[in-house]
Amino acid sequence: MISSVTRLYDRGVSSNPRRSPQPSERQRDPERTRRRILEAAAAEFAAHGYAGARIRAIAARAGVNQQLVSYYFDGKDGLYQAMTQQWQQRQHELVPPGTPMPEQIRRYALEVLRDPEGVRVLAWSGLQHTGDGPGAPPETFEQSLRQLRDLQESGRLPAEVDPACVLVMLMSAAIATTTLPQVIESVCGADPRSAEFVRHYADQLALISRLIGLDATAEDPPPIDARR
Amino acid sequence: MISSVTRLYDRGVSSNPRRSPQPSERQRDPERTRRRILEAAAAEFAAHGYAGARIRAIAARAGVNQQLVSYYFDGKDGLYQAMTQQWQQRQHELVPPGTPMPEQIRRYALEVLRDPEGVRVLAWSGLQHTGDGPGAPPETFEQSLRQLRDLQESGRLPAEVDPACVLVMLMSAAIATTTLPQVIESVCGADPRSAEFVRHYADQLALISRLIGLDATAEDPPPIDARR
DNA sequence: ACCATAATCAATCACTCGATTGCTTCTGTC
DNA sequence: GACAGAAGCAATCGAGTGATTGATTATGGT
Repeated sequence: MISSVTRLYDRGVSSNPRRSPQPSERQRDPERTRRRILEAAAAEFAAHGYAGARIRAIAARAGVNQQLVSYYFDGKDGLYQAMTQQWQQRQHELVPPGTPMPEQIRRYALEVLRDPEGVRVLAWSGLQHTGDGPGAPPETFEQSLRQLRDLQESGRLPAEVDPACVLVMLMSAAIATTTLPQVIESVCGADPRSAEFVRHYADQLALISRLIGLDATAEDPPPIDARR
Repeated sequence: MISSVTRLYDRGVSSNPRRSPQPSERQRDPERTRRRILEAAAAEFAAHGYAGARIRAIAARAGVNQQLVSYYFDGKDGLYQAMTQQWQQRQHELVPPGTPMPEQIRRYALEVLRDPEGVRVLAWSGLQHTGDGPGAPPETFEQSLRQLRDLQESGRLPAEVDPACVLVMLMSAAIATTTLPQVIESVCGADPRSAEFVRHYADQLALISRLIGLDATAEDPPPIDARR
């Protein structure tokens, strides 16, 4: 908590002129070390949350000295922030624009197979959320929200429905295999981590969203003529 | 972890013959102490999860000596188990049988107003879930699941829908105000903790479940005649 | 070759954690 | 009132916790 280590935190990609031809064989490689620590941090924080994560475990998993965590990220807190920040950047290129909502939601539910740690971090951050943090970047879901609003305007969605709430429901339902594994085991009698169940669940989620009336993109011709 | 303190764990409601007429004024009241510790534990574990909870904080909140936690519950782990066990017992009388699904789901979403700590404990337990624990007691959702199956048999729900998955989706969506507050802040621009938004969200959830076709109980006459 | 510095490490720091110990005080029974 | 046992408490213990220190080694520029 005492911020006495302030040096060297603004490193990023330093302007290195003429880097060595074989950086993979170097004994010392700051970028590689940073990356390894970040990867280990993602695994550890995803598995145990912030309070349950151990710096020693992260360093051991990364194969580096424990002190390097403070050296590169200014302690546990800085490492956590750097990890979440990096993860949020990756999330931006998740679904291509114009994807129909049921398929979009299906991919969200399948994301746990591609990046289970990322989904778990999202879930942890929700429970750890205090209200003053940055939360999720607004532009992440802006496109999906706009799409739902368009669907409503075209008459596919009843006027009394709040598109923002629908998006939240679908997002929450999409990560249920991560947030409610114990309920899934009990209700479905299946392994919520297995790829088989995750795919089945994603298909079901797409099916349900089609039942609500979320099929077709806004670009498609509306089912009936615009009412006015 | 070392289970050397094994005495006194099986107290429960001891068979006290002729208890004092005014136990509320006694300086020593084991039942009251036990209850206070359990209440404080629920608050602490709900706020910070197991790893983030502090025995000192629980004892301070309960207004008792820290050692009494080990005395009554055999340490942090025993206290956590006793707390979750007590909470699960309370959950059994949540919704009266025969309640239509949309209303049932609406009440689940509103539960966060009645017992926010309980919902948070459920959410924490999901992320902490390792797969070997007891999970949720099966009979908790059995009634709702049966109701969904009946709806499907009566033709209100398409045959390709998996009722168990639908129940999981609805459960997960119902606790979104607890699990994804940061997303709600971003997408809805509202305070996910406020009673106003929670009620709005619960109404929306009931609305959506009606859109899927979950209105009416199984006891109601089916909309069309049974197909066979 | 030399040097300044970035990168890495071992050692250990101050502190917090949950648990334990040994004692004191209250309570019900006779 | 005396006694036995339950209930409660202060003190402290050992095992971690994250952070810090100070030295060592590799690296790139000149």
